[in-house]
Amino acid sequence: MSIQKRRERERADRERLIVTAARDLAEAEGWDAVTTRRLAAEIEYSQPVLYSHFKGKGAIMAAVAVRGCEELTAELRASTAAAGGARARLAAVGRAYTDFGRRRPALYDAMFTHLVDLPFATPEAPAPLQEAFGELLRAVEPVAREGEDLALLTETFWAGLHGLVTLMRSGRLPEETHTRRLALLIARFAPQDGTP
Amino acid sequence: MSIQKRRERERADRERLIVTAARDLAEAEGWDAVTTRRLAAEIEYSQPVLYSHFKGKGAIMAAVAVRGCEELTAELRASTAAAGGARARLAAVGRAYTDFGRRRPALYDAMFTHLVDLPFATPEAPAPLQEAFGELLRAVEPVAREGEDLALLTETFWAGLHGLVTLMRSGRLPEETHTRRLALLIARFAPQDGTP
DNA sequence: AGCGAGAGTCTAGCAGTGCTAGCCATCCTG
DNA sequence: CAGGATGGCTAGCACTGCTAGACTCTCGCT
Repeated sequence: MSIQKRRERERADRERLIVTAARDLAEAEGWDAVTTRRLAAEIEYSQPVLYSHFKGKGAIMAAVAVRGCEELTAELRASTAAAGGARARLAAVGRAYTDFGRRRPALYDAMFTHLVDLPFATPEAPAPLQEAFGELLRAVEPVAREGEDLALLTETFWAGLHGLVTLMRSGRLPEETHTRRLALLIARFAPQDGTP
Repeated sequence: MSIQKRRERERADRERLIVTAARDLAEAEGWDAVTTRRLAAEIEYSQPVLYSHFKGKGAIMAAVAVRGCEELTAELRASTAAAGGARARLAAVGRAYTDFGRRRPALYDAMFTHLVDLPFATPEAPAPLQEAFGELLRAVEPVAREGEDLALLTETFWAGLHGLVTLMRSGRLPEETHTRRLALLIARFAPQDGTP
């Protein structure tokens, strides 16, 4: 009875350990460095243990991605808290989002670039994921116009941010001018200075 | 003398063969299917021949990307030719761009997603690449406002399109509503119906 | 207390990857 | 027609994700 519980608890602990190790390793040296052997060594278990917890490397990345969403949500939420006015809030959330993408590239890739079999734009999407989107949505809502679908508008704004992050990160856009591009995006989504 | 020329010509032919085979294979079965062995078999040479032409697989993908830019440029140019009015032109180029990304996913990834060591936002960028950007720039130019940097605005618009394509392609955004998201993006960059 | 059963972990290996060293044949030059 | 350089091939390295099968250690029951 209690032994069973302890076992499950230890198992859950180890699963968390795997996800944490994968995330740390990816952030330190990139996802290419996260091999199953390396990861196994990191957690001080043998390779097959990973497969008793996850279906494969992709599933581990998905787990990292879900946890990354929680961090992103927290940062987006914190950014809008201190911002007054519709435009300022949109700018704040945009800055927080792109900062996250630049500061945590490996985490960001797991969440939004790499192919991981996570349901996204459906009700079955993991809760942390929906919450992150919800934070964006709350910031976009005040600048939506008559007749515009709020969810679709948020998705479009999100795409803009995502494009900025990925193109910059892959060297297609210069880092130095990022702030000005972000300002242009904000200006197009929240035209004049909104209500204070 | 002439023998030298024939040799160089044959070599160039084979190099084109490699790039074409890589592109076709990638478009047919995705980049994961493009292994050096498979590619070598496709061109009916042994593996090491690939490395006498290119530094590695990345360089082959880069070559495919450059050629892809030529195709993209052509499609963007064709799309704007038949469109009258600033907004219609922007919408046309946006549609052409995203259509390209959806119809040629492997080509698109080589160009804008995968890490290939190509200089991008510098004067040393390959000509086809600069031309493709130039086509976008021509479409954005009429909707730029006073004091806005045209190049930066084009980059921002590009990021929006790129985000739409990649998020949709990786299953983060539903395909069905793509047209409406694109319309929202266009509406934000070219607010009212422009001059006819 | 001691034994059978089963859960859990490890070693070893498979099929595949990108890439390269070194041999061999082929063709051009003197 | 011999000699040499060019160029392609075979074979192999170190690595990847993933898995089969043996092994050990713990638990529950008589």
